[in-house]
Amino acid sequence: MLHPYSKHDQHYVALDVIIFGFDREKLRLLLIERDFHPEKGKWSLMGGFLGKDENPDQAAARVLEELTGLTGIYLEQLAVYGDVNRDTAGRVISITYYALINSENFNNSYHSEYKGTWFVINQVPELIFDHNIMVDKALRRLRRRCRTQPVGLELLPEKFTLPQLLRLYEAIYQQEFDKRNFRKKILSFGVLKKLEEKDKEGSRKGAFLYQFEKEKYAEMIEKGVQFEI
Amino acid sequence: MLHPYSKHDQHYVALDVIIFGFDREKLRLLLIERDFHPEKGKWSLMGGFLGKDENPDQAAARVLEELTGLTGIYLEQLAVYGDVNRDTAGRVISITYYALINSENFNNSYHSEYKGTWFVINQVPELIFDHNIMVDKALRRLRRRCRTQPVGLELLPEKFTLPQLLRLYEAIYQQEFDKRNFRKKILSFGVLKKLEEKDKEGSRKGAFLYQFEKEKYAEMIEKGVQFEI
DNA sequence: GCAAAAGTGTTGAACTTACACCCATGT
DNA sequence: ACATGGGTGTAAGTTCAACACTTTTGC
Repeated sequence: MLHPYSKHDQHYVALDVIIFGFDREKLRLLLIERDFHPEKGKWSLMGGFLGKDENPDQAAARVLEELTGLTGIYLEQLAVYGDVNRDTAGRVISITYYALINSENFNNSYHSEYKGTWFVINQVPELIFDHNIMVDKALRRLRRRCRTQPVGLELLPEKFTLPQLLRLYEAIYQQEFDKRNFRKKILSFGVLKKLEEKDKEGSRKGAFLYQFEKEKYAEMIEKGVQFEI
Repeated sequence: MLHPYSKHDQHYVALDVIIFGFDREKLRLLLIERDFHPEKGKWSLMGGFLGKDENPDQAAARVLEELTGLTGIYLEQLAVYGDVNRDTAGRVISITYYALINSENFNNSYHSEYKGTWFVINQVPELIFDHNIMVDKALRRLRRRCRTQPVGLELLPEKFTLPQLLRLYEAIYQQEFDKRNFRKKILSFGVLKKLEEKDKEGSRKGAFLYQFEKEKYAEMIEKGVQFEI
C-alpha cells in the first residue's frame, strides 16, 4: 500500500543557531566563516541539517555543541524561514534557535572543526542569505524574554554582582538604566540571594555577589507572577 | 558534481493552521474531521503539505483558503513541531500558523471539500497528534499579541461598537473588564474613529459604531508606541 | 588623600483600579 | 412605565522616574 504522504514533496530542513554571549561588558554574537560552497568564506550563523532520527531541539543542541563543546545551554526556538530561494544552493527550510552562553563557560581551548568569532552585537557584519534578519529577530526576542523571565541570568556566571547584571541589561537593551531603580526592581522579585562574598574585580570597594534562587523562581511562576523589568 | 546538500535527509513539511473566529459573543476555533488515514474521523486542525515551489506563508494562506474560501486573512507563524514520532504515519515537520477571521466574512455557503466546525475555545475536543498543544500555544500568543497590537480588530467586522470590542477582549482573556476603564484605555490610543451611525442590534438605545484608523496606527508604530491593554 | 566604583531613599508625576448612576429607546 | 444595555467621572492606591551624596578601598 502506498504511504499516505508519499505524493507530497520532501525538503531539506536546517537549523541555524543565533549564539549570544556576554563578557561582563558587551553583548556579543558568535559567527563562523562558512567552509563550504556556496558562499564559502562569508560570515554565517552556525548551522546544520536535521537528521531523520532527531528532534529539532536536539539537533539545535547538537549544532551548538559542535561549535562550542557546550551542553545544557539555554536554547529557544525562534522561527522558520522557508522562502523558496532563501538559500542559493537549493530549497532549505531553516528553523532558527537562539542560545545564551556566558563567556566564562566558553573557553577558546575547545577546538571544534569550526572556528567561531565573537562580534559585538551592534557591529555584526553582513551575513549570508537571510541570517541578518534572523539575528535581528533573535535580539528582539531576547529583549522580550528578559522582560518577563530571568533569562539574562543564563549569560552570567553562577555568582554575579548587581553592577554586572545592570551592565548586562544595558548591553541587551542598548540603553542606560538608573542603578537605584534597577536594584529596587530586581531585588523586589525576591529571586536573588545575596552572598557574603564580594567580587573585587570591578572596583576597589568590591561588589557583593548574588545567586539566582531557582526554587523561589519556580514558586513565583507557579503563582503566575510576571518579572517586568 | 554532487549537490552540496545531497548527503542530508529530506523531510515532509506540513502546515497546520489554528483558525480563531469571533461571533459577537464567543471566541471559537475551526476544526475539521480528518478524512484520511491515520486517525481518520478524528478532530484535527486544518493542515496541508508544503510544496516545493511555495513559501510557508503562502502555503498557510492556501490551506486556510481551501477550508474557508477566504483570502487576505491575518496569519502569523507560531512555531515548528518536529518530534520524530509526533505524526503516527511518518516523519512530518509541522509549521503552525494562527489565523484570525471574523465570522461575518466566513459564511457557511462556501463549500470546500472539507467541512469545518466551530468549537468554543474552552470546549475544544481531543485532537490528533500534538494539535491540542498547538492550540494552547496559539491562544497564549493571541493574548500576548492583543496586548501590544490591535490584532483583535481582525476578529471584528469593519465597523464595530465598543461593547462588542469589550466582549471580544473578555472572550480572548476569559475574564471580565470594567467597561469604563476599558473605554478609557482603548480610546486613549487614538486609533479608533467614532462614526455617526449606531448599531441597534444589541440594545434599544443602540451603541455608536467605531472604525479602526490604519494610518494613525501606522504613525504610532513608527513612533514606537506600545498598545498595552 | 584621592580616584573609582558600590551602595542607598525620597518625592512628584503618571497610571491603574474600583466604583454607581443617568440615558435613550422599544415594547 | 419599565426593562435593557450604553454611556460617563472621580478619588485612592500603586507604580514609575528622576535625582545626589556617602562608603570603601587600593594606590
